[in-house]
Amino acid sequence: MSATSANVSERRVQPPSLAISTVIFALRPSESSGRPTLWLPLVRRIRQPYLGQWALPGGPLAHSESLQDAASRNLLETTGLAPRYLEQLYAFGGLDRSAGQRLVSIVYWALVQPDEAALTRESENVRWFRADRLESLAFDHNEIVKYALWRLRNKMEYGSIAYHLLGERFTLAQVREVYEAVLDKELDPANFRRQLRSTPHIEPTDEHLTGTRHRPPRLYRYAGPVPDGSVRQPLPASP
Amino acid sequence: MSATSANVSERRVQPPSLAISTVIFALRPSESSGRPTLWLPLVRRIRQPYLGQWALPGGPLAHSESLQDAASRNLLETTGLAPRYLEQLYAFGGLDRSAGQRLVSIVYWALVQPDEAALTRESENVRWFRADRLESLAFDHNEIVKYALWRLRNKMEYGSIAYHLLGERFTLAQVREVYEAVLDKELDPANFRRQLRSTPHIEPTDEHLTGTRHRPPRLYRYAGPVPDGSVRQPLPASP
DNA sequence: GCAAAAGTGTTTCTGTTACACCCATGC
DNA sequence: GCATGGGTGTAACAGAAACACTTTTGC
Repeated sequence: MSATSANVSERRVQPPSLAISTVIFALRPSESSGRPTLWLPLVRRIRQPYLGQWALPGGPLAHSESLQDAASRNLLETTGLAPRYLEQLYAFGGLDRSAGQRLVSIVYWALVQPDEAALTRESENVRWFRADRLESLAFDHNEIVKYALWRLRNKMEYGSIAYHLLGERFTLAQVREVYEAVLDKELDPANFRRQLRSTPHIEPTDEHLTGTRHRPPRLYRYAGPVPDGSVRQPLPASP
Repeated sequence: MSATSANVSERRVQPPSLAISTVIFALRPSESSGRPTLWLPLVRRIRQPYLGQWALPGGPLAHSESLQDAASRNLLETTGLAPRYLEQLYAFGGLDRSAGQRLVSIVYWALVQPDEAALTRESENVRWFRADRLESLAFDHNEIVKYALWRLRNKMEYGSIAYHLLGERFTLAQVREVYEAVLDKELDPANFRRQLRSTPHIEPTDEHLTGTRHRPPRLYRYAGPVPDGSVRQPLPASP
């Protein structure tokens, strides 16, 4: 410890740089099965380190914005996305996560609905990837995504999270498909229906989805609070 | 916002300063009832801002240490404590949390056992306080403690957290008292016992506690993993 | 009519709650 | 013996899981 602190005080004290990044999840139909699966947008690094590799969207923290505002702004600038659901994930500050200088990242995670996801400004340097089939990403971003997935599954098990991945109107079967995709297990349609119906904030509408080749299912909508808006206090509410 | 950003770009761009703080919980008998209650150590500010007010122990992040190591080191230096249970709580980065310069705090929370808590180097500037009767603290530290308490309660409800507040050996009634103190409600001794016995990592010993004026209760011990050691990877394990 | 998924009903199972009761020790 | 909390037993209750069955559409 004495050697370390001596070292630090000798060197000019440049503080660790602080960045904000975000893991964004959305549903897209799998190319193979057509069933909904989790996807996330990544941006290609246009500078060192990790030049050319894919990374989570992010950037530095500006002076006049809160952490969450920084995440929002950065997302909008780099990908065009403005998620309605945005929440802090974790602060990563390992010593060897960036080649060269010391980097601390405060990471947020977001859920976007199909209409929001459609606004992505995709390009050579911005693309959606399947969350379960990622190549090797810049920094420790593979680890971060893995952790975000774990948190998503956890929150799904008892929370009204799934709605933030669906559109304004949805069938109960669609909700079930989301659960099945994220938790990766099949659920009994009858029991699932009953459980959902007994939770608050989930209201039936008079509309039905047509065009299926079977009985038209009723459409529902989510009327609950958004746990974490885009502009908010740092303290998360209880779930 | 335009006034602010103009202001910022005129000024020399000094990045927000980054600090690590920790909320430490331990059990102490209440002065009034004698029943165990939650306490936490605070340190008195010896510089501006908030000079003289009580605050969470913390300090800057050194270059050669991870976030968690920084929390550990700082705790040891300021209070003499070396918690075996230490976990990241949240990153606080609101604009107005510090008078003067912009401050981002990555906050950890810790649980210490009685033997660890006894090693506190108490002084004029380091003291234990009841968690539910705090005066006005420096910065937004009241809010932070409130959030830490919420997290503690949440984790208690289904986790093997309580053991980290107790010593090596304990009776089931002691565990129940911890739950009652933290959750602030009475629990049926019989049912509580059964539930605990059915969870893993909780082993009976052959010893009994004597000196009570009733039947000597059996002593148990916790044989499970420490969810987050003092030296660890940034990724928390699943609970 | 047939296929397919929506939607309902019902039984079983499992874990929780409430509470009666016995046990072992100090005084 | 009596008070006190340790420790066990058990019936009642509540919610989850399993699964049979009816309904409504497209073709």
